[in-house]
Amino acid sequence: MRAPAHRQVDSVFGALADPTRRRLVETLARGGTVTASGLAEQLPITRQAVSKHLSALRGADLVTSTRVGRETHYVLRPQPLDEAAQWIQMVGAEWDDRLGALRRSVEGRGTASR
Amino acid sequence: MRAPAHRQVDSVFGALADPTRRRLVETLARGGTVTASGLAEQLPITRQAVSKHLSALRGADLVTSTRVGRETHYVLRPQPLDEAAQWIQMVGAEWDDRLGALRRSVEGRGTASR
DNA sequence: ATAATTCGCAACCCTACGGTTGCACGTACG
DNA sequence: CGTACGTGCAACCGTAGGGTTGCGAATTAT
Repeated sequence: MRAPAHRQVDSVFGALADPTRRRLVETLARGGTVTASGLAEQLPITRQAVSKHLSALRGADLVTSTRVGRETHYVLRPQPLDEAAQWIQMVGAEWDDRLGALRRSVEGRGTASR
Repeated sequence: MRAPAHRQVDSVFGALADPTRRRLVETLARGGTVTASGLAEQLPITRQAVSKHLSALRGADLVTSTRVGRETHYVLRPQPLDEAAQWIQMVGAEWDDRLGALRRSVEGRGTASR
């Protein structure tokens, strides 16, 4: 359980930075409409924009595209999400360690926010 | 334990999108140099750029600045990180639910990636 | 065969963003 | 004192990124 490959973490956080993209991920997780233009109908933007966002998500391996007839279906791939969660958890753990060391050496200061 | 306020999640993911910013967060979590220019020495960029990044992190409540004499110290505030982690976990849970429902209705298809 | 969908690609705006440089202000030190 | 250090603020530059529009290609329907 070591540090996740920064490469993937990079692309995942980059993909998740955009609110629209996160909304798409949410919808896909909820099992909503899986076609590009279907997703566009639920949003105030063009089908093209959605398509671009889906490309970005696919670039981060967060989504898989599958062509069915003349429409392409998109499926969520949550594994990269775990990667990001691991990064967060790792940072949190290091912080806790450091905080523990501080408390050990100083003792006091009731504000234990986390 | 409901969905985190999208406002905060937005700013957090936005802040975490940049690799340099994540490096700063890592360093702060590790308890490294806490002054702006001290952090800049460990990076191939200007002190100003680091300062800007720290401002961004403070905008996402990921960091707290405290002036000590003529230098300002920066401290990590991991609570927003938990917010982001919760979002990821929520999406993952919904996906698992949806996947479970699928498997319940169809039965088969051995590829249970997650 | 023709018309209607649904998509991908490319070009094009415009804004946001990471980065630098320059300067002015407060603080420490000789 | 004056000088050196550490910040913050503002202006500026270049690129990446979200969004739109306008095609052409493939698939389904009439």
